[in-house]
Amino acid sequence: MENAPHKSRSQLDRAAWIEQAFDVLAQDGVAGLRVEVLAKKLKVTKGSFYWHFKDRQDLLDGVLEAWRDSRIRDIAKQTRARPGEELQQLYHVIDVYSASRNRKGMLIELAVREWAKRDSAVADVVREVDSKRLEHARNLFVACGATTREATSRCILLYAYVFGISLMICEGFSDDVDALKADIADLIAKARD
Amino acid sequence: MENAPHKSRSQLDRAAWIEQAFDVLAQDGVAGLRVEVLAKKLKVTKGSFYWHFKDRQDLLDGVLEAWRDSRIRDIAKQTRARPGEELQQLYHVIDVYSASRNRKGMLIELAVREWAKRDSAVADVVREVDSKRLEHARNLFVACGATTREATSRCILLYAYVFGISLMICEGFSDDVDALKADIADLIAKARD
DNA sequence: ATGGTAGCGTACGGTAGCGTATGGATACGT
DNA sequence: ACGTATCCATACGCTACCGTACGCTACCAT
Repeated sequence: MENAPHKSRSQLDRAAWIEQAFDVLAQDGVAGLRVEVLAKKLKVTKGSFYWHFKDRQDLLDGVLEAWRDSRIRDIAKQTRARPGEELQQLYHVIDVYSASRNRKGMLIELAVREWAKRDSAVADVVREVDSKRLEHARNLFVACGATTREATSRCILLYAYVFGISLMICEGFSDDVDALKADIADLIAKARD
Repeated sequence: MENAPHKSRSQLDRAAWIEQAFDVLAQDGVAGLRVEVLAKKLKVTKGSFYWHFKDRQDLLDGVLEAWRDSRIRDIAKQTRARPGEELQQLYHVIDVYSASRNRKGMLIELAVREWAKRDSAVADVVREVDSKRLEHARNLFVACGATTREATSRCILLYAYVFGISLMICEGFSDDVDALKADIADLIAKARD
């Protein structure tokens, strides 16, 4: 009966550690992902950690896998559109990723991509996620009437923009931020006549 | 006569440490910028380091200042155009920043921006650099005939794209990478009729 | 009740890195 | 030649981590 989770449990499991790890990841990046730091935040000692995880790398693997799974679920959700509403959905994707809301999610996204620069296993996962994202977004563009070639360049521009803009600090460069964001979204998504 | 540099010197100065620091910064990010690691790479001990620098933060300050200065010099160089050649210059900027060439420079750029997420002093410098970059690029767009509003959105899209694309891993998503890059550059820079 | 196990605490050794103290070497001026 | 300043090496203490060994407790089935 080991698949039946015990009741009335204030104890931790891998998921709890990984959840906390995402908080730290967003704040301090992978470099801040330390066993004893996490333990302190969870108000236990690392004795607990080494019960649930073989070592620190085991945690990192778990975090990476959890990120991959959640991203793939999210892609399916964000890029599904009813016929005729594909363009609207593309604007929605641009808006959702825009950094102000969903700040933590973008910080995690950036942390993972920085991590990928120094760990080829992470790079493989990022490659997979990017591939799926681009594929789905490209399909939306094609459904809007773009050629495959144009859809390809536009979907890459879309994701490069949302990641890149969250790296920049351009407060005060425009007085009407909403109009600015709308203009940029048009540059990315609006078909040329 | 302390401003006259001594001849026949194989000794180190702050500039040599900072130069080496940029190498490490590109490879491992700020987290990898350790005193004893740099010393090993320079084949000296940290006794030398603490002669030239007060502490590790003093090095980080020096690195940040050097980055700021080099970026500001670069902006002036990259965004100066002869009248009538502004559009060509914009395409040149997009091309120069495209990640394949100038790989180290982009890695440093990303490392500094990640650093800025956790250090407000760094964020201030990034803000300053972004401000100048956007201002110059916007002027180029305006010189190409864009309105101020359109120039603003296009120059932000430009830089967000070049930073964002270097975070993505989309090898194999297109069979003709050169054509793809050209298409994206057109989306960013080409005026709509 | 009792042995077993899951979950965690405690204690320890080891490494990496920071900063300091201090000594040694080399070059330079006088 | 001698003192002085510059530049670096060595040695040390300290902290933050990692991973391991082992002990303790609460709960489970029999």
